[in-house]
Amino acid sequence: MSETYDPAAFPPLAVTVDLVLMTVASGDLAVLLQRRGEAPHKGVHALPGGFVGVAESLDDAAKRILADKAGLSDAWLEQLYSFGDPARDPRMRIVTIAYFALLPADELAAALPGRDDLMLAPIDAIPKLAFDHDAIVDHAVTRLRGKLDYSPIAFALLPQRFTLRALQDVHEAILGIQLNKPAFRRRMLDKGWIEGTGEREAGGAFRPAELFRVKS
Amino acid sequence: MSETYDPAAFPPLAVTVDLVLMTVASGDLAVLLQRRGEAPHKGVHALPGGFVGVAESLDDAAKRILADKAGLSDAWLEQLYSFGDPARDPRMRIVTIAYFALLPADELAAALPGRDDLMLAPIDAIPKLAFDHDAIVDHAVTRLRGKLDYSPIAFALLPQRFTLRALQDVHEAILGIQLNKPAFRRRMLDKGWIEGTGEREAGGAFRPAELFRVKS
DNA sequence: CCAAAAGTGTTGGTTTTACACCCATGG
DNA sequence: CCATGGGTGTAAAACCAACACTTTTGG
Repeated sequence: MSETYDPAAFPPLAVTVDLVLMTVASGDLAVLLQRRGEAPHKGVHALPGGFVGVAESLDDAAKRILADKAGLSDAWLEQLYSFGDPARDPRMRIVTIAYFALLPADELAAALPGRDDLMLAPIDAIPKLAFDHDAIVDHAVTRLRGKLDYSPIAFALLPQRFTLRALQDVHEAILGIQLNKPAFRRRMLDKGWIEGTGEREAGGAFRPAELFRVKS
Repeated sequence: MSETYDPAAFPPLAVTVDLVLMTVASGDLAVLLQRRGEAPHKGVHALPGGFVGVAESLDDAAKRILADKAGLSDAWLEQLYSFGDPARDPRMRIVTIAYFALLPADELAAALPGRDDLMLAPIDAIPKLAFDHDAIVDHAVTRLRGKLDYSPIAFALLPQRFTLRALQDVHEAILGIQLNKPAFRRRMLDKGWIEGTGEREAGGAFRPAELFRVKS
């Protein structure tokens, strides 16, 4: 920090925020991609992102980009990692702060109609992405899997009221493995994150499951 | 990513790397601080840091800054978190990518003589720091504690050959609690990270402990 | 009363913790 | 042969996973 602070002395360098917006839809963990409308990588899928404003914090930039795509909402949003390889963008030096966001499938689905550029890709069938976005998605999936059982992160993928079965489905989709029902049930209840509402699931055939909610 | 890429269009914005270099010295987890030689916060302690070069990756910048302070070495180095509040630096907009580094106490001690600006502060007695560096240090300590038992991170604080007692001392200093000896011993051996060398500690009174090393 | 899924009790195995003990060395 | 810390055996406790069973609903 011994350098001077003459603004003109700084080489052109930009900071962006890229968003790994994930959801669990029809049993699969999926990520939101946006087809690029211009060079480089025109027509190739990439993560949604944008420049950080001069008077905007990194978190605020991530929230703004999320709102652009999915109509704000109260998504889970957390900083993931920063990528700054000098060659990651062919045009100029761009450092990107990657964020990852989680949204229930229905809320995300509501934002998709009329947006031909947006697409939801299952994690096992992601096309080749622009820039280093493949690596960013890998980081996000690893982080999500790693935090799943010590953090109440999965609830961000469910509606406010949910059954334990639905919670287990989300966990299984994220981890890609089957889980034991009684063990899962007890683990979740023991963690103290959720409480029963006394209400029951409606509309199903067979015995209705109790609806739970996250404790406040 | 729909903006243009005219370099002149970018507001002055800088990217720095700040380093939380930690070690365990005489039973305490400590962090390396540098007294600032100029405004703002002149004379106040801050984390060592520097600007990211135009053709330099973030990791390379962190390595360079580490080498400036501690004579490169093979320290553990990992990206921590990025801080970009618009008001975090009064002079201009600076986004910083924080890294944390671990070094054995003796290697770090070798770099201190003759550097009046550098100081090693125990984690429980850190002076008020410049900018938002307090928050950065908090992040680093939390990360270190969290990773301690699922990652071979503690070995970066020990010499190549070490006793199990020394390893336990490092864990206790980081966590700030006492650990049970037999349980700790077995946990460490079960993880499969280390192996005995057959050699014994020299110079001590009483029974000499076996020296272990990290498996390759 | 049957099918299907919700929810629970019980068992058995694994892991972790704590305590006590034995071992090795220098003085 | 004593003091001290290194190292290990054992038993109690806690934890976890699997299975089987009971419960509840719609048809």
